[in-house]
Amino acid sequence: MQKLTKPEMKTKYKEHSQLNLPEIDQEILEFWKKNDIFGQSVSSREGSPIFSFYEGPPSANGVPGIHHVMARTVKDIFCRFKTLSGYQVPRKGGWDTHGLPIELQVEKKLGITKEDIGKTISIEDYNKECRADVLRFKDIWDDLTEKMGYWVDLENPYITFENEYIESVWNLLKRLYEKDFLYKGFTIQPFSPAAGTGLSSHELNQPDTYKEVTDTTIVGQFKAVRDAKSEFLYSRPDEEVFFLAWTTTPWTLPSNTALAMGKNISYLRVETVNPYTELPVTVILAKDRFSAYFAVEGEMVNGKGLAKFGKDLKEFAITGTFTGSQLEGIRYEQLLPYVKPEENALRVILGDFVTTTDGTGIVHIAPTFGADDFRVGQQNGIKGLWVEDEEGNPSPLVDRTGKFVAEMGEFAGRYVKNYKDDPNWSNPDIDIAIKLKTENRAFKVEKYIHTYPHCWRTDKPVLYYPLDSWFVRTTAVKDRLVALNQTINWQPASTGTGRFGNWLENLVDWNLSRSRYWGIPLPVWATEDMKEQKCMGSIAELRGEVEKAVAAGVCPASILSRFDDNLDLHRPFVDDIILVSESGQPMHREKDLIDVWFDSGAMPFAQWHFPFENQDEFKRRFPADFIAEGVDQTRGWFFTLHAIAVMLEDSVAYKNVLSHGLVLDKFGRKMSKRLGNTVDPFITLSKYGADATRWYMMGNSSPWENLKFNEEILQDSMRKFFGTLYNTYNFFALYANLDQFDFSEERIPVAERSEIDRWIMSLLSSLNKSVQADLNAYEPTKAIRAIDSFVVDNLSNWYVRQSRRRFWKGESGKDKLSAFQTLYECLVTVAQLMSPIAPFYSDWLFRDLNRVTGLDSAESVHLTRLPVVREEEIDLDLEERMELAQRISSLTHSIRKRKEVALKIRQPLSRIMVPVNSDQMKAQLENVKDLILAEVNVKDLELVPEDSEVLVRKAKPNFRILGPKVGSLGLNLNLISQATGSLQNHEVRELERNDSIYLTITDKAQPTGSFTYQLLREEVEIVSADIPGWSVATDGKVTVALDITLSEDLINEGVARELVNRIQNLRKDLGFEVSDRINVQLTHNPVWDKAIKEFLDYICTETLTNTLSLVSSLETGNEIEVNQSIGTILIQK
RNA sequence: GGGCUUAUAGCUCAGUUGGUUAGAGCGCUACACUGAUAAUGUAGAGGUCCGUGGUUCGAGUCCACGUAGGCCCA
Repeated sequence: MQKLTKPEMKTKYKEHSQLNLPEIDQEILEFWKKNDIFGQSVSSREGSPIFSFYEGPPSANGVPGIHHVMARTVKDIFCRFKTLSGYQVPRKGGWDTHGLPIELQVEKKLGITKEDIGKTISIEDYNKECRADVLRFKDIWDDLTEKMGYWVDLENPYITFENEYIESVWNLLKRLYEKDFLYKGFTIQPFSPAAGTGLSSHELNQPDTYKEVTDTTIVGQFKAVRDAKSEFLYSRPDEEVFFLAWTTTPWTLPSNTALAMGKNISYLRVETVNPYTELPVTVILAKDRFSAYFAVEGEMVNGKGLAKFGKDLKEFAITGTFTGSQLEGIRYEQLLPYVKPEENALRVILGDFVTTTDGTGIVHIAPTFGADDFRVGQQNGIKGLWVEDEEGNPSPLVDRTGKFVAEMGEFAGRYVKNYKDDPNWSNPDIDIAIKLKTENRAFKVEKYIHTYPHCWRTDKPVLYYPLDSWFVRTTAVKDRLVALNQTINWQPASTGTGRFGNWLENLVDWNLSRSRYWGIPLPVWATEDMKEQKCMGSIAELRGEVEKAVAAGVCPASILSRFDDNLDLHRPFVDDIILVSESGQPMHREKDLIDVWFDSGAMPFAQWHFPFENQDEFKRRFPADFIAEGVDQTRGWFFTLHAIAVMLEDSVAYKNVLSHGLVLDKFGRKMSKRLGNTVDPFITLSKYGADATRWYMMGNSSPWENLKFNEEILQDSMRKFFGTLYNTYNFFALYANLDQFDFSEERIPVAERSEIDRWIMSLLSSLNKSVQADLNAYEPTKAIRAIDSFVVDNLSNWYVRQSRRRFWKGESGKDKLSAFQTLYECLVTVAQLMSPIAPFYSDWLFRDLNRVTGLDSAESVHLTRLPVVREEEIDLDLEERMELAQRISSLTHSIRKRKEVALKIRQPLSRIMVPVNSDQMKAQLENVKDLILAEVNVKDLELVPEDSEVLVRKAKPNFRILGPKVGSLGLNLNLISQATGSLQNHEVRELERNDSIYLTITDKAQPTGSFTYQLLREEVEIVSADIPGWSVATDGKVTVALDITLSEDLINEGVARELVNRIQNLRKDLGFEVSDRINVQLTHNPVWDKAIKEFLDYICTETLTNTLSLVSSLETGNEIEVNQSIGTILIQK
């Protein structure tokens, strides 16, 4: 350790009377602010390698909750840790400012609905409201950020609604457009033909939108095409085989282009007759659904039997079983051939959504009218059925008003649902059913009651309908997305391979369109026929195009002046801009906004206004080394970052990602305002302090598990860890001040320190190593638990407890100095290691220590470098033998404790005996002998060789070896195990001597009633279990025997220790300082007179007594009791 | 409905490649200890390892099917 010169000082370590974490928070916060410690933690690392962190932007339109403390603690820990590890970690903050939640909030605030926008309120005014509302709670957020100790640059955040940000996003969109990754297509969305508008999922989730309706359902018979592929389905030349598929929307049957089956679902081939036509048919349906369609009467014989169809009994015969995968690819005839599909259609495909909970296990697929249908169609290259309307635009077989198109023969012009409340409306579903029945194409027709979504404004049923949308062609880079994902270190790994990996495997194109107002407008302008399009990649480019358009006379010149006035890139201003195409036609902007997830996914670029500015900065920070968000972001931010980076840079956007879980209430319920179980982070922080909150949240369970937030446990962990650490520091401060220890001496090499010093230093280095490894592996919980255990179990409850007297006894010397140095180094290193998690208390502790010694030039723990791991100070054998010492001490305590023994610790005993089973153990015990003896107050430790005759030994089966062998012989392992355990001492010794012993075991299962087994030495573990005549305790392989006979000397020494204890208690009660010297007078008593005579020096030294005199009586003083004898004592300074 | 995830003592959590008697802390009970003491030590009570079935000589651990909670998607 490098020693810095320090001024003539005798600064004292601060001694504190009470631990108040919230107060420490404030004190440290002020210190950080005053000295710009955060700024320094970044600037002081200038020139070091950058650890790039991306902040996922929160939305400040609501107040932060306790889960945000969790989220930001995760981020903060690793940024701070990497700073301590020598990296420069700039952290640019950000705000997410667009999107539906903000719009809904504004609608609510203004008391309007989506329909009012552009009518009762202009888009301009509406967006103005959104902009004003979106950072409404920014101050509260900033306050939380500060109070919880989250270090992030709030001075220069990126804000997604700013023009610079939007311009960058436009640039990215243009690059996608140029790579042909941006296209206009359609997607299946809820649509209300009655209202003529699409519905958002939010609108669909309004109350009362799902209503109970009765629909006509049809199980259609789709006739298989007999060819080489399907031949195995047939048993006769004239046979007709049908696939049965059920639908609740018969009006979609003319649009059928595929049938979906489950890959692993079992299907039956059943020969029977059609219930309506009575013609013989062979049908295919899922095995699990057979009973739903065949009400079997009586017994089935060889798969044959009778089933009730209505009133009649019909014969059936099950004549085959197949799995879905066997049937894949088989073609079938179109059921209702109004519009001819393309060549590829009308075949069996596999879909993961197929179930056997209802229907037939075969799903009718109409890609124009179902989202699943569309997706599975797309994955199998099967399109929906389309026609051209009068304007030449593609239309599905039902138009936007909800009626069949002209191509639909007798159904043309009929509304599929009664949208107009027409009293003469007749349901086409019923007519389709009749038609199919007569054509031998309906196996079953029945009414069915289910819930179906309705339009919240018109109360009419919703159609799932193909609507125009702009897409990002993510499927084009699917393989790269998958491959690059495999290079990302996900924490936990399962999120990366499972949730995210599966999602990528089943990727569909990213629907970018949103029909809203407050968001980034799609920068695509198109002619009315869509034949000519332009995508704008910058403001300058747009301006150039506007100039052209003005010159061409399609755009008013006034628009141009807006550019000089810093044109707002939001709606409605961009909507007013009309461009001109190459062929001279006017071009209007496509009305859509882009998905707000694109905003945040673009942040690696847009936060820098890249590529218009900061190109170097972008390159230095891309890709991120680390990001962290909730697991609910998997398909949100994690995906959009990844997708954009892969498509545009062919790179990951982040190398390490931690997805954390949710914060639930203490009962495991979701926190919600409705349940009233939310936790106010500000109250928590002010009650327990940021550190205890962070420590609890990260330490209780891994951050990717959901946290059941429990205030009592938080409080416990605060008391336990911070209380103990605080006590340890106070202990150190108290004696270091008395001794004026300031670490101005040379550091004593660890090798020259005492056994227990070397032990705790070894543990400290091990801790340093493991904490660094854990944090490098993004395992904060392991790191916290290791620090916790080190401080509480090892440093406080063993090291300090064992070393106490070294700090307050005798004169200064090397041993005492070594103790001070050791404890100091432990405290400082702990402060450093815990500082990423508990930034306040650790800085407070560090500064209290370093203020006196000045060993580190840093003024804050957060500006230090983590100490290098001193491998040479790690001594695993020492750690092991100390553990042995602890076990032996604990066993000895437990013997003393027994009722039949009942000897207090203060009563010295003569010896303990410990069997040793190896030279290593012997050597280990010799090293820690003194420690054990001091801890348990015993005079001597005898080591007994394992072959000693005084030991009674037991054999325990070693199942790893014994198990497989006995198993392969077919013998009863339990019986052998019992016999092994009950071997007597002499038998165990015989086993040791001969390396084996024969066991004869009674076993009724054996023909002879017993068997013999040769038990080998290696199949057992031999332990010393007892020493006859001694008081013995055993824990696994360690056995301790205690000699409990007392001599007069021992009794007197015990009495002396009792007296010391009484005097110490009185000193404390009388309020004396630890260092005060005293005089003692004590009345004579046969119990202690002799003990005092023999142990006078000892008593006086222990209690800092100058004179101890025995008197016949005392006027004043305190009554004391030792071994049931009473006397009077007077203590004076 | 699908994907992922969790389920071990009253509470919070550990539990290695499967090894038979499942651990820790808190809380509870009892007894000790006490110049760091809102601590600590020792002992005790407390378990259907979510359920069912399977693999195995042996399952908390592996497999299958369920149940319950959570997230995302439909």
